[in-house]
Amino acid sequence: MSKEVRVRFAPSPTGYLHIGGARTALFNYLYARKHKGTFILRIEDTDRSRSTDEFIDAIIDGMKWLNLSHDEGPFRQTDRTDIYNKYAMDMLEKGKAYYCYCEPDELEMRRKEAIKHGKPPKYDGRCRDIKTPPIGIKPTIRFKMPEHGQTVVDDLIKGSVDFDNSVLDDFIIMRSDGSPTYNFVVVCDDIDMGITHIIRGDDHLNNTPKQMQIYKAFGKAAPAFAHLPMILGSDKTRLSKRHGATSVLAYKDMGYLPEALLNYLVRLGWSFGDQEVFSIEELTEKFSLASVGKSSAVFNPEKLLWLNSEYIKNSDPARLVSYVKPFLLSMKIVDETYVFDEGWLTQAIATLQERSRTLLELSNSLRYYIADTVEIDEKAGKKFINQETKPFLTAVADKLKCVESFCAKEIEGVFLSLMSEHNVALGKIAQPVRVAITGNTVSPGIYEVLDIVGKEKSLKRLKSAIESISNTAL
RNA sequence: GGUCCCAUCGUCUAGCGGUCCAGGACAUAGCCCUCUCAAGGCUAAGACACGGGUUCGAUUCCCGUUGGGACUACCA
Repeated sequence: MSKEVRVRFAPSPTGYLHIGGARTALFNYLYARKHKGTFILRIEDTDRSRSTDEFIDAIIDGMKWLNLSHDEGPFRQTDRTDIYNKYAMDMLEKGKAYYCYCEPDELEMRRKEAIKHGKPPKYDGRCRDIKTPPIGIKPTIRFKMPEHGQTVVDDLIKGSVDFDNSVLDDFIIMRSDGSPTYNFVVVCDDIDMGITHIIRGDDHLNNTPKQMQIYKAFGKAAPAFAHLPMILGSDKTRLSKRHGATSVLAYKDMGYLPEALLNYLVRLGWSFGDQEVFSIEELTEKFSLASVGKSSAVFNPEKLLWLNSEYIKNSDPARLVSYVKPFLLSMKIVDETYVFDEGWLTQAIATLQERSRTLLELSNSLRYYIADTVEIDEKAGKKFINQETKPFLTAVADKLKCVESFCAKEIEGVFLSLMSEHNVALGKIAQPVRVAITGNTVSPGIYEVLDIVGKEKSLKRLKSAIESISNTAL
């Protein structure tokens, strides 16, 4: 039996949790759950100038919303500096690293020079065997990279990838201020935390041989690697702010369900035959790295929207109630004093589910159920609230007034009898009523709408529509 | 520039040498259903980047070309 699976998601808090990061987190999460392993959250904040606590919170909030719960952490690298110091000293003692006294601007100059001459801008290793260190310079520590041979990454997704060690350079592992750099900490932490599988974006593939050399220098076996293809924007460049919302929480605000986003994300790169819709339980069972593709994927908001509508349509309306409430508040459809009638709201939502693609759309439609009065759209009013439709509106109002149990079934009876009395199609009567009740030409079935709006409000709205006709006629 | 990765409909993808004049999904168009809008049903259009091999046979294997992407920092 192989040892316990331990994976980690290691974002750097230099921004919000974005779409790409969320997918990486998801794949790690699924892999851990599938193998009954451990999912660790680690915050890579060694870049002190760009990392903020605000972003750390945003990342954690994002993961919470998506329900990607971690088993250990969150660990912060800035809390672990003594560990890295110890590891760095170990490197130095083993002769696998050395102090470098070259200064940043001087390095920068040499790099530019090298590029100008068409040479690889690689550190030349001039401090490797320095005898007399210059005085007054705080040194960095560089890793002594083997100059010959090959490093091969046996990637679970990309296959075997070879790198000549000669193209790898003596990169800095400790800055002159004593803080460690990414390619070093990542290895220290992964060793320290017993990580068995590194699942991350393939933008890290080129870093992998460097990291593998660090493992080797420590005398440790490297974990398994799985490099996920990137997610690109519609112009096939790396996904960024230019492509609209990239923060996962922005999708929350736009009325997406977390499981819809997750379902969308998992299908970017991973597939299971022709299946498109997966519950999270299904995913933890069916997910496998073997069926992750190699090529990058373009983020397609249209398909996400479709999936979201699928999830809304198939949700238990009672569950949607709690999702919808914050929207009703923020959209000012209700205020803080409003008392929710859960049963009624559930019924109202049930009529709107299959015609709402987002919770935002759904909440917006709820407006005409909840409000005291509606404002009639000008165009709709002109077309359906006029002298010609007035008799129907009046007749509907009169009949509805007499309905004792005001329910869809009874209301249907009213419309049916009116249809035969006036010998007209339902549309002739329903459309004007719809406009009078909802203010617009689009809504669920008219019987349900009247039922949910209720007798009192319905009659009031009909009356006000009829009156508006009389007024314009004058 | 160097190194590395990638390449099937507009997009996400199935395909792991014959089952493919390439299947599904989103989007698009048309029709049906219908009190409006949706939902649903049916149909249409739409792809193996190119060139060489290997093979009896390539979407599938190999090599180039082209195109895209990543990395190349005292960022992660």
